Amino acid sequence: MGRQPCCDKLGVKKGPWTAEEDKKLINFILTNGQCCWRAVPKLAGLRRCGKSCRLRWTNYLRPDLKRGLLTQAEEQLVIDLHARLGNRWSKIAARLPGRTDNEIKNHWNTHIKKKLLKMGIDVVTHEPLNKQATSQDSSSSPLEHVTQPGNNNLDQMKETDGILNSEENSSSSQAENSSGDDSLLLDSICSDDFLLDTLWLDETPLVEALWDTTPKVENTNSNMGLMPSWEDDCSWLLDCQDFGIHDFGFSCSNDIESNALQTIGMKEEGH
DNA sequence: AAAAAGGCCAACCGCCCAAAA
DNA sequence: TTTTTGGGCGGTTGGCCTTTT
Repeated sequence: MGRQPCCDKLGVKKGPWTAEEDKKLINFILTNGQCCWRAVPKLAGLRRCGKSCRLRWTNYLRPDLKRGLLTQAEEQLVIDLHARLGNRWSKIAARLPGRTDNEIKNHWNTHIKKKLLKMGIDVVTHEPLNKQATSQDSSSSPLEHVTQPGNNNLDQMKETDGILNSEENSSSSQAENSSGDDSLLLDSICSDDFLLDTLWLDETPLVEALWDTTPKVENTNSNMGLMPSWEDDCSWLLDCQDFGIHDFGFSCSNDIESNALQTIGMKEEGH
């Protein structure tokens, strides 16, 4: 007696999304906002599971996503957060603006794990592998400056959950605005033990602050000024899709678009 | 140049939890 | 209070791409 499947499996398409499907999903969400994912496929004219639509949106189509490899600073932050949070990828992702849990999870499994093992660090406990066998002393951990081995803070974290929203918000916006100087961000975070200890306690969503997807029908096509982040973010569409902004009926004929088109041109030249 | 092996990542699956009925 | 439902999460898989032999 499991629960019912989230959607009718019959006639539901699986596998890679096409540009056409992406377009439909984006158009729908831009017009209607994020609501009832179960209904999205039907309303958007997609033969997909609602869950699949949500995943596609959150992991790939969201305008605020960063693309490309994690920077060194981001990677270090992931390691530090993982030391405390374990495989709670969504919590970790919430601390890295523009990154998804899936992306971080993949990066961890394919890159960071190997790096840590190479360095002789246990990927679960973040303790040196040789030291684990011989000693309980944790004072010389390579990650000690930010790591509390054994995740003992988790209970405490739960108790104090949600007490530092204002600090989190300020640090988040710092992260968002740093535009490339991630190492400064990390330094500032890591040098403040108190902030570090409490940084991940709350659940303040970073994404919503950047990209409010509540219905904005009047905004989507005619009044882009009410969505200040959109133009800044629309380059992602051109950057990683086979279609352009014009396909959505937008008129983003500005520097961003031309930059994005240049990017595409560069990519094509490179191939 | 071709085949095999390994790496990477988008997407799926199934479980869990909170909210609604 | 119990059941149902939808959203979210973490683990896993499949297929494409790159590197090695």
